[in-house]
Amino acid sequence: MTDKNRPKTRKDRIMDAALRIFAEKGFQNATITEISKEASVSEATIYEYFGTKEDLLFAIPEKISNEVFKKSVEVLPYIKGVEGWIRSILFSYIQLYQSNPHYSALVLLQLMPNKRFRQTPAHAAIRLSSHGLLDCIKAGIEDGTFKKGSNPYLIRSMLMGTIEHLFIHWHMQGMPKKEPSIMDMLDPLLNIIFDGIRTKKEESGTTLYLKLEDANAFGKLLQKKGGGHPPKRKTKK
Amino acid sequence: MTDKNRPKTRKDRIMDAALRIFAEKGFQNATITEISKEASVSEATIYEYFGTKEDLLFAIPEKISNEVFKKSVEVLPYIKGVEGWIRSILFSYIQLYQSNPHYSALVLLQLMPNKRFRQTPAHAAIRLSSHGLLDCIKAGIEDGTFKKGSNPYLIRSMLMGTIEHLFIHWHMQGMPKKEPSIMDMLDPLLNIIFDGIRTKKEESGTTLYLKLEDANAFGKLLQKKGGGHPPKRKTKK
Amino acid sequence: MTDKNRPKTRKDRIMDAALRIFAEKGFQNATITEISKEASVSEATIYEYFGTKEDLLFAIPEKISNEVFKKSVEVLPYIKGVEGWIRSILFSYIQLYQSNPHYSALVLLQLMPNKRFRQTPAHAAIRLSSHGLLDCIKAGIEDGTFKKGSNPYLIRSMLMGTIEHLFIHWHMQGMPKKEPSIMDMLDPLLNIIFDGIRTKKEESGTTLYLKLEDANAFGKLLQKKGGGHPPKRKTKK
Amino acid sequence: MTDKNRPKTRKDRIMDAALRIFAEKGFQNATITEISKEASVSEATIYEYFGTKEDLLFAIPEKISNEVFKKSVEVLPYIKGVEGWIRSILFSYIQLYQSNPHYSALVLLQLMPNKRFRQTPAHAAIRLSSHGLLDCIKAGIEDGTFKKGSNPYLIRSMLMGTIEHLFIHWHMQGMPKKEPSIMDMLDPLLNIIFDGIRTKKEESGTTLYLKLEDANAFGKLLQKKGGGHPPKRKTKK
DNA sequence: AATGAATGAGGGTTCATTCAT
DNA sequence: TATGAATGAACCCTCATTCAT
Repeated sequence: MTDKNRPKTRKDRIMDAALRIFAEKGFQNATITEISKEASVSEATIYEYFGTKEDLLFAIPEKISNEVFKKSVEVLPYIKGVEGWIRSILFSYIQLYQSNPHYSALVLLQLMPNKRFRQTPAHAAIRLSSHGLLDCIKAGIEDGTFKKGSNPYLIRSMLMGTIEHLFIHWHMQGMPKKEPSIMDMLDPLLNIIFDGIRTKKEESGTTLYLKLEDANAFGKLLQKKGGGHPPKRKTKK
Repeated sequence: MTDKNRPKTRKDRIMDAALRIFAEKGFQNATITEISKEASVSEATIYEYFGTKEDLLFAIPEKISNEVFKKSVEVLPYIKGVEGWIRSILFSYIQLYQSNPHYSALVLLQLMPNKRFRQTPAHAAIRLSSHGLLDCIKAGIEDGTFKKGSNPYLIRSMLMGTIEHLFIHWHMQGMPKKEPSIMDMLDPLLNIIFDGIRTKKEESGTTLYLKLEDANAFGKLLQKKGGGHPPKRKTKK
Repeated sequence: MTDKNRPKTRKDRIMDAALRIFAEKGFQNATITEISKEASVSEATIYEYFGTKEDLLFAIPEKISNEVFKKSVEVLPYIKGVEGWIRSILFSYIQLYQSNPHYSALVLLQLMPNKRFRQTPAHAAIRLSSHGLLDCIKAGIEDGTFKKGSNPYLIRSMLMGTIEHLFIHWHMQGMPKKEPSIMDMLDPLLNIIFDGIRTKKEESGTTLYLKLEDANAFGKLLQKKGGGHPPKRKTKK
Repeated sequence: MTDKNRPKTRKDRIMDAALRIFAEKGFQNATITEISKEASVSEATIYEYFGTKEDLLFAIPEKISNEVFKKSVEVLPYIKGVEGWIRSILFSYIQLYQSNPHYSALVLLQLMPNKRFRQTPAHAAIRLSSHGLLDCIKAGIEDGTFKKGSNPYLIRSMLMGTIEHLFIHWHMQGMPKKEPSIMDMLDPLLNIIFDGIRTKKEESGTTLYLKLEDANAFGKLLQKKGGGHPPKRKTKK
């Protein structure tokens, strides 16, 4: 984030305007003219900085995802346990999307359907973050936190899909103030999923048979990794 | 579905062509000219049947969702237990989306971001189906299948969000043949979620018990809600 | 005029609808579709009767002017004096235009600017009538009613121009109910013009004299031209 | 009027081309493509200057009437007597229409029938001028030049209607060179009308007196109204 | 670096008209 | 005779993009 005291550069003004307008009207319905007016620059100036309308579109998430997702990686060392890591990553996501609704609308509604977006540095950043999440899940399976046999891709889709779905619908309803907020739903979401995939260590008797597989093989693997209990979250509020 | 022997009507040819082209190139990049060529009709003929390019867009899901979702409701009475109902609804979704990839691309990538789509009969059909799913979840909470205190909206978002996420990414990767298919992921998905939200009465004989529930115990519980029929939605207008 | 008891023929229904719609929306903004709906026939039927949209336009005044102007000629023999004849012709005009506002709007606002209208039988009828008026004026000059040296073309333009101007402005104001009506202005108009061009034999008792003329003097003068008959037009072509 | 030496601006070139083409083919039959070619600009450039084809149409008389009618008001102080004022106003009209036949064709044949034209600044200018004429006539009635009881609206319609009629027919005949020209008809027209409405003070020695009036008597009468200045119009807003 | 001015390229839409039935 | 269905042919207008200044 650049110096907050300095007046915004032309480039930033353009990107801010573009973010707002792309998010509100959609990429195709937004016009360079409108963006240039909102940014108080001439249309030609936009082309000085961005070769193409689509380049401008792609430049926005590139800047933001670089800023944000890297930070989310930085905090991981401070957190213990896969479940904590996963929670931390998703927390970043939700915070980003919630604090910057234009950005989430842009990414979820305008960029996801755009095929060329996948070849973009911005998308690479998102993939990276998404890949990090996958790695956490895989680690959780390996270390016995999660059941052996769990499909980590499915789990990632459940996590990301749920969050994106919540945001998409929030946007489609016109972003109402809501209780509970999407952030409030993070822990319930994780509880359900973790409950569904967590290895139940002392399922005295009963679950035994079914769980057995889960309980054995994984147990050993995990002992190597040091018994890694996920840090308990106190459900807030 | 009309007589399969008869040659397709012009109107159907237009909608088929439009579905394919809208799905592949996006609504804005598709041109009436191209659709008319693909459908072997003149451009003017398209305007005979559909007043507007957008009308044509919206006409496609209207036809399909009416056909499909009604059928998915019809089978519910044959199924016992909330979990079965939920599985059945999601099965319909996935089958529709998987067997008609153009359609799922259209709905998930073109229509969802379109604000006007929400005021469309087609969207109403989708909402109806989505509301049915919610009712099933609520019924499950009420009858004790699922934990009291579960947030049914969150659960719905998890189910739908996961499925949509899987499809969106499948599309964005160019719809590769994959093992496991998305349909293959339905049961794992349900297992995780149901495991996470199911009331654990006595933890024993689990897997067997699961099947038992479907067949017997849940049936009884549900009879309280009216003889095992799917929860009635009050048709809203 | 066809039998008033019989239901209108298709052709008449089409022409009635066209008159109304052409007059209200203008020729170019009227559509065959709209006319066909108003007339309760198919579009193709219109082309059975009228080869072209413009043919339909031109057919309307042809029918009406044939009906009306011939009648206006028939009454001339019953009237004495050029001034009476002139008044009678103009009276017909105003009556036609006033009693059939759609028709006057059509002729004055749609047809006059149309160059091809001049080659039309309908226009020929109008020219005929206009020529009759000119003949009357010329007769008046010849027989001494009007000053020698008067320009009959100018006088005709004054008469017709004034009336058309009044109607055009009436239409452009949305045809308000007005006092005095345009018909009420006929005599003031004629008074001014006749006053301006009448031979002043002895300048005294003017206004009184005016009334006398109408009744007597002019009658005699005109008898020179053949017993009070309106001037013959050589039917051209 | 801008520097005559400089090459015409694009905007002027467009308006010139449009005037010619609208006048010759009519508004609806003229195409932007043709105008753009005639003006040697691209079609898009036309839309830079004029938002709409109709805007372009309306821009033409706005420019011209502002230029011309204001000038016609400026000369009034130099002229003595209502009759002189009236003559002067009509002289301007005829001169404008005669020297710029495209313009008169446009106004009389294309714009008059256009309902939206009435809400246009250009039409307001025309109305203003027309209202000035009416004021002169009213002044003439008030100061005794014209007969009490004359209908000033009728008189205005006679003056304007005659002139417009003459021009319309001149256009419809293909604008032939003619003797007498329409300008030549101004004085005969005024003679007839003024003769018809002028107060005949002492009906003897008349015609002689008429000439005298022009030169002297009227001057005195008009001085009552404030030194021979043209009647003030209350600028309406 | 910034822009005012200009435009190429194309898209959606309209409608008079036709023709097989 | 009457028409439902189909379309060819345009036209207006938009806008991303360029370039001389």
